[in-house]
Amino acid sequence: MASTARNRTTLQAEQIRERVLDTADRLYYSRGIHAVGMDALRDESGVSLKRLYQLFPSKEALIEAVLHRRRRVWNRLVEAAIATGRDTPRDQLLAVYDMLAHWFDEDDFRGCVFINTFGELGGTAPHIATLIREHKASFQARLADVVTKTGAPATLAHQLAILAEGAQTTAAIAGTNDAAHHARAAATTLIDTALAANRPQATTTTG
Amino acid sequence: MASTARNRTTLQAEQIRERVLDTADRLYYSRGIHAVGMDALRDESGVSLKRLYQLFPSKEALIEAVLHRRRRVWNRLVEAAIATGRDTPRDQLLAVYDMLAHWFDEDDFRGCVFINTFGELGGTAPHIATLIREHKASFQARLADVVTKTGAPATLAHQLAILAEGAQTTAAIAGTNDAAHHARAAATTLIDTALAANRPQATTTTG
DNA sequence: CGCAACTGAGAACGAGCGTTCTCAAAATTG
DNA sequence: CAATTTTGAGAACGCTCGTTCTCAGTTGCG
Repeated sequence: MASTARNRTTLQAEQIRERVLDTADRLYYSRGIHAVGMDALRDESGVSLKRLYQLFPSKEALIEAVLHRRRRVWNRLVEAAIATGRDTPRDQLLAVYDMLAHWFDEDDFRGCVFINTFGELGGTAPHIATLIREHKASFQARLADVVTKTGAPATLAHQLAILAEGAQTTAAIAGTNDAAHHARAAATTLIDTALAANRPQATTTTG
Repeated sequence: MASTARNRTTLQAEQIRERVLDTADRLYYSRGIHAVGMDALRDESGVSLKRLYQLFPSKEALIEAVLHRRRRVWNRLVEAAIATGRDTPRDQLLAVYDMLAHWFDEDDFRGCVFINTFGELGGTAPHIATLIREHKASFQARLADVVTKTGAPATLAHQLAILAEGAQTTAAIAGTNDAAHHARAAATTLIDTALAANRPQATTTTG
């Protein structure tokens, strides 16, 4: 039982898997999915086709793995943003749009992977469409958690999610991160209006 | 100069061109662009490949023609919506979201063609990316026109545009038209807040 | 040491892509 | 009517796709 050797090969396999996912994510994101063949993936990752198909039984499986990883990354970003919002759930919600602004500034930003993939594959790959739908639903649910803590009605969460989605596509197409700031300003108005409406005995501020 | 015959053939050519565009639009929209080959276009439109290439010198030219037509259709819908808004520019802005709600209800609704196409081709076809960028910019400019008439600051137009974009992708992925109503409610809040903030002493100038 | 199993890199496969070509039928012209 | 041009439908081309196969080299094990 060469356990050391086995551990080493297993570790290597995991590293190679990560390298493949890195490469696939980068190429799919920058060029679109159909435009990136398995050959290009082999060339850019340095992993042979046979190995690729050992790790992922099909291109669709690889796409799903890439999306799953992006989902984890996205969830981490959202949680980090929420953690940044210091005290109030209001700040936590607004921190999400600050996170978006930073993301939009990245050089290779080209919109939301899930939206892009839905546009390209949503009509022909139901399994992937479902995965994307679930991802977006879970983001809305997470927003709803925080919204609930503010005491505002749940409909605010849907509005805030729409702002986030719109900011992503607008920023991607326009090539600027202005949309993040516009979305943040809109979110501020929506949140404060909802909070004011929900506290009838409180004096409406904004003098 | 058989002018009658020439007119007839010209007319027929235009009808055939429209048929090709109809088919291309439908197939591209429902399946994505890369997934639809010229053969599929020939089969579904009944127009031979030679004729297709007479009408459009390349697939990219056909894609651009489809996008141009969608842009005209979109502009007509927006203008019709604005015309529906009875008196005030506020109503005109909100009517855009009613238009969206109707659109989302269509059976084959699968999001915004421009957003979908940008995700699929934006990274590799700069000419198409530019066309999409210009389309979105012109929509924002149109909203800004109406926003200006309300007397609200121009930043409101960006916020409303982001809501519209977010509603389109959200509705497409979720498969419901709820997003249109959430976006409309959010738009109402944003507009009325902007108007209230902008009218401490103002006389409304609408005649 | 010798044999069986496994690995790697890349060739190869069938299918589908965008595009062009063939060639018989139709239309046009003197 | 005969010669010429224009058209149509689809076969064909070269390429790339996702996937599988080949086969020389390496490893594991009695």
